[in-house]
Amino acid sequence: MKRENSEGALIQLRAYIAQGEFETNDRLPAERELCETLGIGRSELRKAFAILESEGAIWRHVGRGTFVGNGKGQGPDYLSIADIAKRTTPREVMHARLVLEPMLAREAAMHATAEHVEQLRDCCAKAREATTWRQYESIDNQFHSLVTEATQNTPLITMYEQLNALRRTIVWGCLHRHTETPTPDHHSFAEHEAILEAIEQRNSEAAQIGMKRHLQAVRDDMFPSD
Amino acid sequence: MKRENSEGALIQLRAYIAQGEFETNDRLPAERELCETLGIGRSELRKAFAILESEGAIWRHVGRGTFVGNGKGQGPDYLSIADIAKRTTPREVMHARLVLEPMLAREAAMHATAEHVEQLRDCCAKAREATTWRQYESIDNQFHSLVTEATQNTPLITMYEQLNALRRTIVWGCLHRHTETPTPDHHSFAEHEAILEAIEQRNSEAAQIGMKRHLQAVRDDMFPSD
DNA sequence: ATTCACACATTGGTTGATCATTGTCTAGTA
DNA sequence: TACTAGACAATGATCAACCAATGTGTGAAT
Repeated sequence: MKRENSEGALIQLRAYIAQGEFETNDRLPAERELCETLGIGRSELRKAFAILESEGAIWRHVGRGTFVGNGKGQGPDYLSIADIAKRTTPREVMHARLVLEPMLAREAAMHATAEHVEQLRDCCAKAREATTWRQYESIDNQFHSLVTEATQNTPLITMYEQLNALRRTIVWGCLHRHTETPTPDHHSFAEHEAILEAIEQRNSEAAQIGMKRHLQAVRDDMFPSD
Repeated sequence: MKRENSEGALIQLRAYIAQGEFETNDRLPAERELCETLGIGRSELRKAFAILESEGAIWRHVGRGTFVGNGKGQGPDYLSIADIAKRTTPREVMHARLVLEPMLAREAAMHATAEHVEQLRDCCAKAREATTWRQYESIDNQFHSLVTEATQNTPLITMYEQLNALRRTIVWGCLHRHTETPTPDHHSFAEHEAILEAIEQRNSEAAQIGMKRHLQAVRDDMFPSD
């Protein structure tokens, strides 16, 4: 019964609040009293409270007490990347990128600022200097993120981030390549620069097509059968 | 400068870990040292650590130290719709729909099963029978969800769900209309049916354009200034 | 030279005292 | 009686000291 330390207090506290039938904004017992009731130390109790507070399940104030927050807060307010990852495949994620990202490039061509273009240019330059696949992957990822940021649309940016997080979760470690180091004539370099040029010239159609071609090439690298 | 208490330490700590370029399982400075570096009390630091630990972003052990967990934890594993909602606007959400959903309709035309088409047809029929705007909104929402499901691509579906949740959070209660009840000649009916027809005929281009026209009309209803 | 045992320093965890804030009760005044 | 000011108690937050677990180095024994 010594294993209940790390998370036991949290579980115990959650159960207490749930079965205690507290309504929203009801006050619950003081810390010193509650930690005695639950038979745990005050630091354990406060640690559990800190987590519940970060979740919005409770709120507290000095001199007043601790109160239960909006009960719905623990609901489906968020999407867990890990849970989504269990229900999809690398192929699906690649396909989703092929659907979403060309449209992001199109939007970027219409909304990018001069500063965005400058950052993209820097990114393309650094890509050619990459000496390891690890470096290249990082810079490639940065390029796509910058294109997305250039759309200046928060919902689109968060959707891309979700897709990106999903990709990293799923293909975590599947980064083996045919060659040891990136070669200067790798198709991605020219493709990235074509996208950059299209964005710079405000040519949304070319940006969309450029991104589509690039991702099709990436897909063909990943799944040579196609 | 006293407001940085409740969450400031957590944000500060997240930033420190992020820009410190720590790899997975890297050890970070001891608590006593770190709280001096960050200029916060140890209890604040430990409170922030407790939250990061509950998210899986770090793990720690007595006598050994505190270590960064799976790198994906630094942006928490989930995206909170409420947090995103704070940083966006109805216009941005509408714009994002206009970017994403036409592509979803295009995909749906290529991947929908006969069953999907059947459900879409039912949905269109029920829409014309709606007697209140509340009912119509529900059925309209169902139509768009069905189109998304027809893509049969899990990442795309979850991205649409995220955008949909965002829309409901933001425009929560802004559903006033010019007329009291839906009229049979409302433009959406014909537009939905055009999309359905395009999907049924596997005409991806027409499905994409149909969805784009439909959402442009919806946008013009919401923001008559355009 | 190798190995093992033990002392010691480091680290996260815990505890109790104290601080700062809030609510309440009470004595005093009009 | 009505009302206000101040004392007092309760509460969450913070801090310093201490505890237990862990890693490391040191020196004696082989």
